[in-house]
Amino acid sequence: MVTNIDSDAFAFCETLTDAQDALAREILERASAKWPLRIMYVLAETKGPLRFSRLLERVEGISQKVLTQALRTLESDGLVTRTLYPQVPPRVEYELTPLGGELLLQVVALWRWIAERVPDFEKARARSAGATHISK
Amino acid sequence: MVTNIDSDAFAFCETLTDAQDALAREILERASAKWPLRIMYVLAETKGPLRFSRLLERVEGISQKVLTQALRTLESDGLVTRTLYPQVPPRVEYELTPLGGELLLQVVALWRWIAERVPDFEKARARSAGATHISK
DNA sequence: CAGCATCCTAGCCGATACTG
DNA sequence: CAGTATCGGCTAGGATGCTG
Repeated sequence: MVTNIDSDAFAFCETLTDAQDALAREILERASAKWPLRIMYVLAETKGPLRFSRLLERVEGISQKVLTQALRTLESDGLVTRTLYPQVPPRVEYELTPLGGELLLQVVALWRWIAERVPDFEKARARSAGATHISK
Repeated sequence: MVTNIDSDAFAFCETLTDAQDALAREILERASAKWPLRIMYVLAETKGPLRFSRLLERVEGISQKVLTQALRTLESDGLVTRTLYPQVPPRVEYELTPLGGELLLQVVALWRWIAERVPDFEKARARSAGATHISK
């Protein structure tokens, strides 16, 4: 029942310092989270800069507060740029960085892998609604 | 400044129903989250079944309650199996399913990709601690 | 327009105590 | 041993109002 996993598949984890490992896990978790992923996705679709209010419209269901917070985090992680045009009224544009675009591609690859197996996950859900596994 | 993203990279998203898309996003988010990932990681390292109490020891810092919850979710997602041996005292063993093992491999691939770019993220962090981007 | 500040609530999570 | 049950702190996040 054990999947045949190459024992070297996890070797890279050991080569990181604790701080680096923590950072990598953080980025992984954040980039897969609901709002950051949707935001990066919208920015990638647009293939160009997007104003704050456009993002607020296109990232469906997000509140202004959460959008602001998420963008700040994405910015400090180097995944998006924030450009302020000092006008009245002000204009602020957000855009994916190259690093952000590449990361998104990687996350989307995983997303797609999962999406292709959605039937498997649906089956698992249905099955687990039933029995308790008992052995002797 | 726009990363050159193949416009078909996201095509698969459109082929899913809303429910399937939601499920895929859920699995993605959960599998990348802190505790589920650590748990699957420990189970994969072990290459075999592991008792509840062993998991509690090896998944460092997790509480008994959260471990239980996470395992229930992993089980209902079809990523781990829970096998009860009706003894006194009871014995319960958890093990990665093939689907769980494969998913973990995919997540670890992404994790590794990020880990290799940790210096980039560190640089971004350092840079963002400084300036506001202003254009005219 | 692009936010910040405030209030408020649901849910996460740790700690502790109890049970089959 | 492998949980369930309960309390309590903390935080993510919505709603609303205000400002440069």
